[in-house]
Parts: sequence; structure tokens; C-alpha cells
Amino acid sequence: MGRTSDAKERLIEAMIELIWTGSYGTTSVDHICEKAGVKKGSFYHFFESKTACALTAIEYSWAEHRKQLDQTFSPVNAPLDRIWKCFADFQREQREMQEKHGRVLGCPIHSLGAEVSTIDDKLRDKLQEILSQFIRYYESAIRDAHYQGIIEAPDAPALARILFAYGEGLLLHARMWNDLSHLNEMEAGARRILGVPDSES
Amino acid sequence: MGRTSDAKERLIEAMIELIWTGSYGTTSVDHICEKAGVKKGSFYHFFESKTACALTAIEYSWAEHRKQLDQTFSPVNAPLDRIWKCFADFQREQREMQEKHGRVLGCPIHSLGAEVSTIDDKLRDKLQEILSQFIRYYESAIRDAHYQGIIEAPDAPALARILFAYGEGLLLHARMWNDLSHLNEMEAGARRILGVPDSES
DNA sequence: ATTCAAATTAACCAACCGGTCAACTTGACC
DNA sequence: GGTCAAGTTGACCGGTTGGTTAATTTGAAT
Repeated sequence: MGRTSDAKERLIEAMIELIWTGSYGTTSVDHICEKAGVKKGSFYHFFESKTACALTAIEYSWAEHRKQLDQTFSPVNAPLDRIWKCFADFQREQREMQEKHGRVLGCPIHSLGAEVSTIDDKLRDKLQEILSQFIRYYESAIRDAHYQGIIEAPDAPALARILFAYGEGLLLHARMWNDLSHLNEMEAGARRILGVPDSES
Repeated sequence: MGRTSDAKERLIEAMIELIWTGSYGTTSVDHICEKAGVKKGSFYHFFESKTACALTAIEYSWAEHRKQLDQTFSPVNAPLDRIWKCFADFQREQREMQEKHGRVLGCPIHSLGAEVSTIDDKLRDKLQEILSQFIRYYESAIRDAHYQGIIEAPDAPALARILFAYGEGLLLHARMWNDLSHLNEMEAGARRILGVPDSES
């Protein structure tokens, strides 16, 4: 079986962090290796290319994130509460990242997508897939809310896309302005989009 | 006075196009020079650095764009019509870019912002400034609409930010999916955000 | 026609890029 | 405790990066 190692995991986590705090272009294989405490030869022992490593890292990161989203969007929770809890999770995560790295980092999938979608087909396809999956969380919450008569939303997928575009836009602004307070109005904006008065849940 | 040249303008336009169709990271000085038909020595005759060129290019591009925005958001137009016309302009521009480059390119300011805002302070500040100016177009249109009783929006700046985040999110999706049809629902989403029924203007 | 500031050119630089490779070390399994 | 697959290492590669320089050409203004 040969010896074992956690170098691959360290490389994955290093790449995620470097892409998130910087960009794909500024994240060099050398930097990843340095941060992970791994020599470049080992990098190419585990990954056939920089792109392949990024693909694995994105998949890994999304798999981690899904665990929490599955909890947040549990059908046990009231439909709109799922969305508000998701926003609260966003805020918490962004706050933690600001405390850790001194900057609000926004959504890595979106920042990466903006950078590479015209350049790298494989990365773009993977990012599309992840974002499509994410929208489904909003979609089912919206559909449930509609069926329960909480909101008027006959076209749940369309409304989910609107809500999603808005949320991602806000996260990007928070990153650009390095300011968490942009996220405070997230729920207020979502209420307007969903057509929920402030007084109601 | 020495000889004159339009090399600087050609470099600016080349840089804008390369950033828009690709990314800041993949846009090398060599590529810019090649596209502009200019030798690298001349590049550094006109600009002290790649960043300086990008700064000038962004400023130039925004100045061009403002001319049209000033027309679109002319107080002569009905408040909400300004916004719908702005969206129509977005769609037209994106369609033209797709015809020209084979891809939907989205908003270069935002894509660039996502990429460089944690890396390059000067670029980030300039992009922030431009986006802040853009929001003001929405803001004044919303304020006018509120004052005329067309919509209920006591906090125009906040609603403008929501609308803006949504629009930018949609443009990014159009870029990532290379699909103009994402923009078709722009007005419908905006109507929900602004609280305007489909029947009314 | 002369002048001279401004534009152009090509050669050059060190650092870094993604990627390769053959030699070497390790440790899980029998 | 020996085996051998798997992990590690450091040197190496050609190409590209952002940036520099000194010599040269140009043309607008006098």
C-alpha cells in the first residue's frame, strides 16, 4: 500500500484559501506548495495540472458547504426561515473570514467564475454546476412558501434566480468594499424580491 | 512639440478589450502591445506600469459609458422608463459583444473588481468610485419615481443598492453561462424589487 | 531648413510561470 | 523484517512575466 499522507488535503485547502483571498491568476503552484508545506514535485504527484487541483478544491469546498446548506434548508424549517438562516450563515462566514484574513472575501465561486469563465472551460462548467445546485435550495424554499400561501410566487425557479443574483451581487459588493455592513440589508432586499412585508416572518 | 501618435489610445482600447474578454491576470503587457500594434518600449513610454494603464483604461471606458447613461437617465424620461431603457441598453451591448467576441462578457467593472479587489488597492478604489457613481443613476430615478407616487421607496439609496446588486449579479450569470437569455428576466426581477406590478409602466 | 521634444524600436533583464523527472525515502502490509 | 507501492525531494526546463534602457526616427513648430 505504500506510505500515507495528508499532503493532498493540505494542497487543496491552501489552494482554496489563496483563490479566495486573492485570485486564480495570482495563485501560483509555487505559492500553493509553500503554503501547504509541500514540494512542487509532490503537487504534480497528486494533481496532473493546476486546473485539475482547482477542480478538486472547488468540489471539496462545495461538498463541505453542502452539509451546512442541507441543515439550513431542511424542510423541517419554515420556508422563509431557511432563507433568513442562510443569510445569517453568510454573514457569520464572512465575519469569520474578515477576522481571519482582514478582508471580506465574498463568494469564491462567483469571484472565480467572473475571472475564469471566458478562459477555462472545465472550471467554468464546474462552477456552473455548483451554482445551479445552490439555486435549488432557494427554489424549493420559495416553492414551499408559495404552496403555504406565505408568498405569491407561481414561478419558483425564476424567483430563485432573481434572489440568487441579488445575493451574489451583494456578496461581491461586500468583497469590493471590504465592508460587512453591505450584508445587513440582505434580508430587507430579499423581502422586497419575495414580496414579504417587514412585519411578517 | 515632437511627433504625435494615437498609440496611447490603441493601448487603452486593447487593454479594455483583453480584460473584458479574459481577465486582468491573463492580460499581459505583451498581449496588449501585440493587439495594439505597439512595441513594449512604447507602452512604458506612455504608462509607468500595467496598473497605471489599467487605471487609465477604466477611467476612459467609464467616461465613454457615462455619456450614454446621462442620456438614458435624463430627467426628461419617466423615472422607471430610465431604468427599463438602461436594461435595454445592457441587453443591446451584451448582444453586440456576443456577436463580436462569441461570448457574453458581462460587466467588466464587476468582473475586474471580483478579481483584483483584494490584490490591487488603486484599482479597487477606482472601481469602487465608478460603481458608486453608477448607483446614483438608479438612486435618482427611484427617488423621482417615489416622489411621483409610482413606487413606494422612502429610502432611495438603499433600494438603488439592492437593484444594482441584482443587476450586476444577473450580468455575471450571463457571463458565466454565456447566455443572453438570463438578461430577459432583468425587468421582471426589477419590478419585484421596486414593487411595480407588471401591468403598470 | 533646422530644431528638439516626443514617439519608436529592439535588445535585454531577473524573477516567476506551469510542468517534468529521476533519484530517494518512507511506512503499511504480509 | 523484508518488500514495494506510494510519497517526497531538488534540480531542471523552456517560455512568459512586468519592466528597463539607450539609440534612433519622426514630425510639429519655429
